[in-house]
Amino acid sequence: MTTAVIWFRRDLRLSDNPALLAGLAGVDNLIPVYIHQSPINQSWPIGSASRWWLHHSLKALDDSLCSLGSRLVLRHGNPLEILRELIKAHGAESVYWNRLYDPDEVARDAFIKKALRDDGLRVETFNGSLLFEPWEIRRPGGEPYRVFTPYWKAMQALGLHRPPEPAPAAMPPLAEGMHGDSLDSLELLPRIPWDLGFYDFWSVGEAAAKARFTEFRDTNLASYKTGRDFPSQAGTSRISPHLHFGEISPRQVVDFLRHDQDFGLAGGCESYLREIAWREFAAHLLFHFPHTADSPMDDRFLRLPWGKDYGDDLKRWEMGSTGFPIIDAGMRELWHTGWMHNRVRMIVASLLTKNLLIPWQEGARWFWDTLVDADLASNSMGWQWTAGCGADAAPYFRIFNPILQGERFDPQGEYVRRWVPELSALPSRLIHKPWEVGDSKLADIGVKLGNDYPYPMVDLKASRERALKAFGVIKTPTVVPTEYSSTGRGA
DNA sequence: TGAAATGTTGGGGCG
DNA sequence: ACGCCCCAACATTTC
Repeated sequence: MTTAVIWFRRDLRLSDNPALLAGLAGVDNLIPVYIHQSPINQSWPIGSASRWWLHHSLKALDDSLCSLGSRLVLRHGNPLEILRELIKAHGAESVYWNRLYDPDEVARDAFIKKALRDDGLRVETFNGSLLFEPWEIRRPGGEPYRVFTPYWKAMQALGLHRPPEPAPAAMPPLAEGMHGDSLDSLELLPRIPWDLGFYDFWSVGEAAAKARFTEFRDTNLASYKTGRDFPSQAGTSRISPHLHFGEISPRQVVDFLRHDQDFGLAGGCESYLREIAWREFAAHLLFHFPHTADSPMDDRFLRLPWGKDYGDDLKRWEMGSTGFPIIDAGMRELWHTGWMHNRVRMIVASLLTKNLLIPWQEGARWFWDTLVDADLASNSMGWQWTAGCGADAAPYFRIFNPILQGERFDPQGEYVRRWVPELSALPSRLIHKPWEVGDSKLADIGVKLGNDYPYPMVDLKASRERALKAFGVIKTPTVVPTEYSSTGRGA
C-alpha cells in the first residue's frame, strides 16, 4: 500500500497537471491537499478579490475530484507542519507539487522540499504554470533577459508548443476517516458583500476556463490585434484569473490555439501569443530580480521626488472619482468586477504615477487587492512599465492624456456610459470632457459638475509639466554629494 | 475681388 | 502600448 500527497497551490485543475500525474503513477492512495497560509509573514498575502476567486476555484476543483471518486482536502496553517502531519497520519512516502516562482514562494518551497527530503520522503516538483522555466531562457552569455523582444525571439526559437497532458480518468478514493477543514472555515469570502457584482462576470474553475478560452478563440481572436484596444468590447480573452490560479495552463492555451487552422497565420494569433509571452517574461524578471515587486528595476528611479501627502488623491483615484471619465470608468469596472481592461490599466496607471506623482507601488497595492487576476510578477512588471522604471519599460516621458485616450479607444463613450452612468446622457463628442458641456446643458440631463460628477482633480497640462520635471531627475548620471559639487551652495 | 486673418491637417523634434 | 509644440502647407473666412 503506497500513498502520495499532491499539494495543490495555483494549479487548480486536473488536466495538464504534471504533479498530479506523477503522484498518480503507481500509488494506491493519493491525498490531494490545498493549504491556506496565514497572511502573517507573507510580504504579499493574497488580496481580497483573489480570495473570492480562490474560494470558488477550490470548490470547483473539489467538485471535479469528487466526480473522479476523490476529494480535495482543505487545511489552513503552516504548510510544512500540515504536510508532515498528513504524511505521518497516512504513511505517505512521496509528495508532489507544481512549482511557483514568486520570491517568497521559491524560498518557502525550497525549505519545505529540503525538510521533507531530510525526513526521508520522495519529493518531486514540476512546471505546471509556465511554457518555460524562468531559468530556461537565457541570453547567450547566460544572463537573464531584460528586454522583451529578444526574449520573445529566443522563446519562439525554442518552439511555443508543448503538448499538454490529459486529465486522469479516475482517482483513488481518500483513505477512510480522512477529512479536512470546510471551505467556509477558510473565510475567503468577504464579510461585507462587495463581491455581488463578481457573480455576473465570472464563472470560476477549470471547465469555465476552457469554455471561456475556446469561446474567445472562436470569436474574437481573429480581430484581437485591434479589438483588444477597445475596452467597451469583449476583444480580449479575459482568462487572466484562470491562468493565475492554474485553472488552465499556458501549454493548453497554445495547444487550443493550434486547433485553429490558421495557427501562426491569423493576425490575432501572433499578437495573442505575444501576450502569453509577456506573462512568461514577467515571471522571468521577478524570478531573476526578486526585489522588483517592491523596488524599481532601474535604481535611478529611487531618487524620484514623488508627491507628498497624496492620501486624498490616492483615495479619489481608487474610488473612481477623479473627474476624468475614462479613468473613473476603469476604476469602477475594477471595483465592480475585479478586473480592468488592459488599455485602461495603462491609462489609470499613467495618471497615478505621472499626473498625480503617486508612487507606482501604491497603485500596485490597490490592484493587488482588487484584481481577481492579481499576479505578483505581471502586476509588478506592469506598474514598473508604466512608471518607466522597469525592464523594457515605457520611456518616463510617455504620459497618457486620459481625454485623448478616451476619444481614441472609446469613441462612442460606451465604456464610460456603462461604468459612469451619471454621464450616460452626454453626447459622445463631449463624454470624455464633461466640463466642456455648458452648465445649462448639463442641468438638462440632471448633472451638476462638482456635485453629481467631480471636476477633474488635476490640470492635465500643469501636472504633465510637473511630472516631466520630477522624472527628469533620472537623467542625472550620478548624485554628486553637495560638499564636492563645484556648483554647491557653499562654493 | 484680393489680401490678410483665421482655421485645419500633418510631419518632425523632443520630453 | 504617447503627447505637445512648432511650423509648413493648405483651406476657409473676413472685410
